[in-house]
Amino acid sequence: MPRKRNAHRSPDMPTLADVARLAGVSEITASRVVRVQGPIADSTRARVLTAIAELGYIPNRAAGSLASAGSTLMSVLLPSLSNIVFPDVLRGIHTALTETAFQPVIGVTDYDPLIEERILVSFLAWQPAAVILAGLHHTPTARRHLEHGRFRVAELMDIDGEPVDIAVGMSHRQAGYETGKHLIQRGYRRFGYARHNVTTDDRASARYEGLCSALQEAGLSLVAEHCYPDASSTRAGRDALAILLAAHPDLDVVVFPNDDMAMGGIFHCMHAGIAVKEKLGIFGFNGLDIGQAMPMPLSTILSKRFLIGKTAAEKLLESRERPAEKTIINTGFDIIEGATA
Amino acid sequence: MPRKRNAHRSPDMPTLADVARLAGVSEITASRVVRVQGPIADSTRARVLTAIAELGYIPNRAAGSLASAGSTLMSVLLPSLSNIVFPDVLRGIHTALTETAFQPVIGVTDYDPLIEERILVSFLAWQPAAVILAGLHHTPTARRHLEHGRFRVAELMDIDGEPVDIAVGMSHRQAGYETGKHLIQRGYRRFGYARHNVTTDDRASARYEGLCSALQEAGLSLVAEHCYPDASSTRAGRDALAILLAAHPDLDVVVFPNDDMAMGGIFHCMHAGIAVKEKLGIFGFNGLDIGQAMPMPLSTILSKRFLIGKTAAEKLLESRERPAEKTIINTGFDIIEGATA
DNA sequence: GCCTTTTATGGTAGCGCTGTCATAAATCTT
DNA sequence: AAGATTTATGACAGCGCTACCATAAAAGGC
Repeated sequence: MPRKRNAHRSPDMPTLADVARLAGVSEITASRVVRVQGPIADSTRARVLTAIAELGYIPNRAAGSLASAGSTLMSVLLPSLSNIVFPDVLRGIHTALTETAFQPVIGVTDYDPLIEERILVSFLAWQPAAVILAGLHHTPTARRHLEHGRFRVAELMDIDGEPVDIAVGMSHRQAGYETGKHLIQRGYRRFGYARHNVTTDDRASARYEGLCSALQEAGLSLVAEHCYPDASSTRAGRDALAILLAAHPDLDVVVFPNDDMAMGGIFHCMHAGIAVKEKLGIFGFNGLDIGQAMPMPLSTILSKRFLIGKTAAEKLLESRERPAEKTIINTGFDIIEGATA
Repeated sequence: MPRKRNAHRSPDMPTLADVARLAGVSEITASRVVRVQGPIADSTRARVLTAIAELGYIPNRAAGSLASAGSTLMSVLLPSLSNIVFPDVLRGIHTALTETAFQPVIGVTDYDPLIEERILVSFLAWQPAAVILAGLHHTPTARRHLEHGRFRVAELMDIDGEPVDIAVGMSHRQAGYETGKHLIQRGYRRFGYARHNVTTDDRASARYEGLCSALQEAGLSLVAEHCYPDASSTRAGRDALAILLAAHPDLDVVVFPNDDMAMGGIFHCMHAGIAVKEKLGIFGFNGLDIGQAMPMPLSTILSKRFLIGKTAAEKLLESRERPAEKTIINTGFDIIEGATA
């Protein structure tokens, strides 16, 4: 007689079989009630629901996933959690997933495609219903997995390229370009740029290139740039601007890769007594709430991060199967004129 | 003869059995190699590893979880993602989990215990190895699940209470109290408080109470308070301070529930030409980077969010079994004197 | 009333992996 | 050298659920 093998589980952990027995139905019927799937008589459903409540039954998703070869997990791979940008995206995703059975599993790649690949593979072990990641640039191995997997894929933030399945975001190259055009039109001529050390932030690079090409079209070029030897932060922007101005006091505008750093730039100006806008224009990117609450609202570009996350998750839920057509959704961006450039 | 039932899975999805066959070993041996568990001869390990690489084998975690009645998932329930505080905590958790097999599954409760309960139950369906949540206050049902589950539990942020298993955080009541003591010692007497509308933010309430009791000890009390009718934001702080001062121009210090709102307060002062610190003290909570990068660094309390997340996850990994003793880890807090109070 | 369709339910066989026990070979004791 | 221990491997059942098929009863069509 085979020995019972439940030494490793709680003795009082009810299974579907227990529910079915108590309700006087078969397991499969109880399963249908739990999954709200297939035709069930109202009276039967009520009995099963009562049994579930009585036993405190919690379905075992591992068993469900195994049997159905699919899960309700959605893998989310984000480059960073250090500023509010990706939490905003995650919030959008989470909002779309509320009231659905799907749950986000998150991983942080540190802007490193190899880490992204490693985390992706470990996530695939859960047979996720969908994978969400940032950008269109992945390792060849990652790309292969994404293309051949039995799950939907959304690539967020960026739309300058060929997506695997769905891309939701904006053109960062264009954002950079429009930044340049806007500032030139406002009379700025001597441009500085303050970057940070994350060289794999493809979106920041695209904006930089867009800016440069706008300058070039106008017969201008960057007068100076400085790369802060650390990750992006307000402090980084403040210090970077100080260094830039020390070497090039004649700059009349400085563009920052994001609002955090741009705020730091403004703080430097306040500290050094430099008249922002009149003496030196400051331009950011993201349109963070805090920059707009300043007495002198930051001139910047509003990226629609929450919308990107929410739209992507909603699109993914529309169909379980990957359609023949790739989808690109441009959420666009708004120039916020502000008062600093 | 039973029909093959693989219509629902990719034909080219290799299983452990395929790996074992190719390596010329049994399934269980291949399994041991994958899990790095039990004694394996070097030559055998090499053969299995080769087979895995050749086939591009990805383990099926659903099957693994089912068979072993446990998963490598760690459920993380956070109240909000709207400011950087909880992403910081999440970053700490993620840092501790890197290089381990564990993966965080996140849920957002919106500071609502009922939503927390609902998400908790749906997470338990994955038989997580651990559950991380914020605060010590949960619904009775949630608490029951947490107490009886076969997983570790960490309650973050707050330590004023009885944890289920591990609590990591600081005393918010004490933080509020110290804030009051500090400001009184600096000569402030006419206190204002600007709150936001999230009444279920227990930590903010505890700080408020602590502040009040410090005032009371000194024979003082809050002169005025204003509740901004929306969630916390920089804009909320700015507007709330304007309203407070309109009604009570004689306040000499205003305490905010967090740095975001305090920054808004400073922005109002800048806009209205009020000399911060001399004319009106401003005090926040959290010690955000941006507040410290201002020309006039924000006076605030540094909460150690990253450390809390990291410490909690590390503690959870120490032992799979819940120990008899409950653990409380006080990560403390630092008063940042700053230049605004 | 006979046939088709729809509705409601159940039997059975796995999904891919790991716990448990068993076994054989290698190494260590005394 | 005989026994005790450690190391390396395998057979097998079953984790809890759902896909697949089958069946029976009820409803609809002409």
